[in-house]
Amino acid sequence: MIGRMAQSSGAELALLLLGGFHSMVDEVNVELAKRGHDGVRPVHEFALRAVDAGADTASELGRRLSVTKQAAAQTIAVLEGFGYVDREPDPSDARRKRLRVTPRGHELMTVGGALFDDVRSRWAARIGDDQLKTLEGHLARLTGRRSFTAEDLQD
Amino acid sequence: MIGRMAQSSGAELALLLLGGFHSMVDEVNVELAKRGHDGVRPVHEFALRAVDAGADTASELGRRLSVTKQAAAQTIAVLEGFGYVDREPDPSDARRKRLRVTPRGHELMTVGGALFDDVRSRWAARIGDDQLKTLEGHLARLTGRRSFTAEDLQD
DNA sequence: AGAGGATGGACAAGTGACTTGTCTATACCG
DNA sequence: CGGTATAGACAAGTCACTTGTCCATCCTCT
Repeated sequence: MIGRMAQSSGAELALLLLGGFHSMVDEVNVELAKRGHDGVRPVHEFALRAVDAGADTASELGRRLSVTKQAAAQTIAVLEGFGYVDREPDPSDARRKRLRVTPRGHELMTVGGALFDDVRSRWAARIGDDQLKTLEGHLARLTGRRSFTAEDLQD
Repeated sequence: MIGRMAQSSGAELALLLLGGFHSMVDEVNVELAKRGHDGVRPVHEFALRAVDAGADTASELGRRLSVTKQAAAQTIAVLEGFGYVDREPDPSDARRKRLRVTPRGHELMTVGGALFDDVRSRWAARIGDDQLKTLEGHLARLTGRRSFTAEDLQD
């Protein structure tokens, strides 16, 4: 149906990429809810990973996620409400509130990561692990990410 | 020290897919704005393609885009405001308002499609056309290619 | 030291793309 | 016919953002 409709293989490719993302995320969300992390959304998990990777202030998180610091602050407020992060004043800079991932936050990261990995390995089983790795390598290159050093959320 | 980042290749794959989508869409949007289609968003263009492909009522559009008919109706209102579609009563069913893509709407589809194709061919130039085709094939298979199939149940 | 600018964060309001819920008008089916 | 499904309108709420404004604090430069 897409093919009949799109008349543009470029537009179709875009849809395929978005569809792939949704496909993974929806599945993970369902499982996460079953495991006591109800209400958490993909953006929260990715933000949490960024915090854990060193984005320990709202402004810095905003920069890494390419959103405004206000948007980041709102995400943090949600994360704090769920108990995934906490905030404490920075002794060396009174303007800052330093963010830390709580144990529950680390648990979400672990469980969420495992669920994402699970989807990924089912994909690998379907098209072959080497093929999936090639696909990832191409995407990394095309989107300007370095392939598996995972620097994407930093900077 | 990149070090400790995603810890989940599955989560990274999801990010890669989303990044790929955004990468294409952002580029297309910038060019579209320069060509007199300011304010138009990717969802609008995809919706327009669905209308053109035969989703000629709000309810049907909702089904194809996997959103509620109310959401589809809102998108249509925007599209109508921009002059990309118009609506007329269906003589054979007084409940329906039939949607038609206007000439300006067709122009958007043409220009937008060309811009998406342009991004796609730059990608093909970077990784090879055969590689890109393989990537598309895999994604189509993995996502079940059902973005716009009409069997999404809702009200 | 002290002015001026940059930065971090809070608060307020607005937006866009959705959702649920409710309602009416019309169509189709037994 | 009458019951039910469907198309669409309207209202209100949600969520992840955005702009804009403000203040406290830090940093730099002369």
